[in-house]
Amino acid sequence: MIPPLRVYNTLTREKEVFEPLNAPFVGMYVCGPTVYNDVHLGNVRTFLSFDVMYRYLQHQGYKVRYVRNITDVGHLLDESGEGEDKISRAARLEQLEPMEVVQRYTNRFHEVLSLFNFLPPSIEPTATGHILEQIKLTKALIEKGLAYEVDGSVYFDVNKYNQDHTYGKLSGRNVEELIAGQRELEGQAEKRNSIDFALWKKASPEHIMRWDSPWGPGFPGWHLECTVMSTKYLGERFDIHGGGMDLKFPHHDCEIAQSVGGYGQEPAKYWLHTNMVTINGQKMSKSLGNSILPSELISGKHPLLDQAYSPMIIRFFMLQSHYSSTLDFSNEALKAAQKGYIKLMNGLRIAKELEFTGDSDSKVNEKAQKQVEGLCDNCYRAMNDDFNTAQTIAHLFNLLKKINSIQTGALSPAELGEETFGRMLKTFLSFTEEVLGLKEENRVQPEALIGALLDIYKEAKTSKDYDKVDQIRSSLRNSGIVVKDMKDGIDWAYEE
RNA sequence: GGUCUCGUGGCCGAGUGGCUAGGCAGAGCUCUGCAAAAGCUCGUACAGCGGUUCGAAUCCGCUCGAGACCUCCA
Repeated sequence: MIPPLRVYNTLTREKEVFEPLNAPFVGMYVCGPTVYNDVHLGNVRTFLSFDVMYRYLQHQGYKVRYVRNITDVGHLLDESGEGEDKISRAARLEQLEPMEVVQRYTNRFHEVLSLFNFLPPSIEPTATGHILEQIKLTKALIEKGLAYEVDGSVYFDVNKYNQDHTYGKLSGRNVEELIAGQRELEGQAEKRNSIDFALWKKASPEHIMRWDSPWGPGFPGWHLECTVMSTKYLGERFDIHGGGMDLKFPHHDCEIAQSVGGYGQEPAKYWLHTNMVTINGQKMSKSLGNSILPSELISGKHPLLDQAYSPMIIRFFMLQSHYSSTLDFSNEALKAAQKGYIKLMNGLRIAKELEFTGDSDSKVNEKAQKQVEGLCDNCYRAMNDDFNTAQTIAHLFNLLKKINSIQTGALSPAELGEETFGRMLKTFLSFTEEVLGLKEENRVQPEALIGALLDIYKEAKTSKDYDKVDQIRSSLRNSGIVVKDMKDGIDWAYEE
């Protein structure tokens, strides 16, 4: 028996059996990027982890609504004083409209994700598209006495909330310690308490991103957009809420406070957090300036890299570790991943071509059959164990050995029996392509192949081997290519 | 300072009380005109010290080391 899917829930700090609130429907919300600059590999890893979860849940027959937002307003540079909005700042520095900044980096974000073969989410809402909802929730929180207005800004009253609830339960903080540990930051005079966070910020006269509100022109605070958008599309209570570890506090704890305060219940049943990508043992982050961009990895142009790595190599590399572990980037590790990836892709090609050939008198090899069946089960076991892609890949490599053995003739399809043989191929293919989202990348240059063929063509012509000449010409023609014999050389063209 | 995580063979990286992780690199063998691919076999690891246990990499304690969060970050 294969145990059911279990996931590690940050909220309970335990692996729990995954039971959707309304099976077969699953609601999954993942905090997307703030689009003020390019996403780096750490960001990619997070979205990759959830892409695979999305894929696997669908593979298991769930009807998943996957919501991943774009934060395009409200993310402040810091919570102190005149915390400038990140988008506004980028707009000022790049001399663009804020929405131009948003569009530019949203486009690039999408380009990166499609490069890495991510499935698009079901809904990709934006913060600026949900200002009304954010105002509404802010009003509700004020009415309940959980938020207060000061000079056009509105703050969430953490102390008040904490009287009846536990602020910080997700990340395991307690309010007293937080207050004690807070540095005295300038410009926090408006807040009743340093740990209160902004729901709505007054826009200074020069601030470009501004909306009218009951408290005057302003813009919504970070945290609020996720609460509003997740509940709008998934309901006040939904199944999975995900994001990077570094969002646990304060972002996700604030979301919980807003939901509990505003709607009377916690938003998500399961909170899933992905771990960080490190480089030389240190967290890759925008603020530390040690990030590697996907484009730099793909081009190989980065001081830490000594060659280029394709998107699928990176995807494979990342899936070789569990999403809850830190993952360290290094050339050596990437090179090893490249070889492993190619090995798997060679197997994919073979698996697609293999067909069952059974003769009635060949006997079933029960040991091999049992092994293969076990490996197929193990793929599900591994994914059911908190989406353990690393283990899944290990099992796929073991299946690959059987597939390769069949191709070389060391093992015959009949020895497995038609059913097991079919299951082996189906499992291998569906896990590699559908679940892990790995695909073959074109690694050969067609021009070089044509060139090699034309060299042989030329030789055949010189030695007047016209049978071979005709053969080459016709096989190229089958691919839509005509050979051009010219006075002083040979060239080719697409057939018109 | 507070909270927490991690330390696995040459490298990366799963596992988390007894049962082969896997990839890369290395050694040997099979196949092969040569070569490659592929298959088979091999290394026998779990930071250190102590404890619990019939048995621990896995549980507990201590020590050392690395890192994360507590301020923006996926």
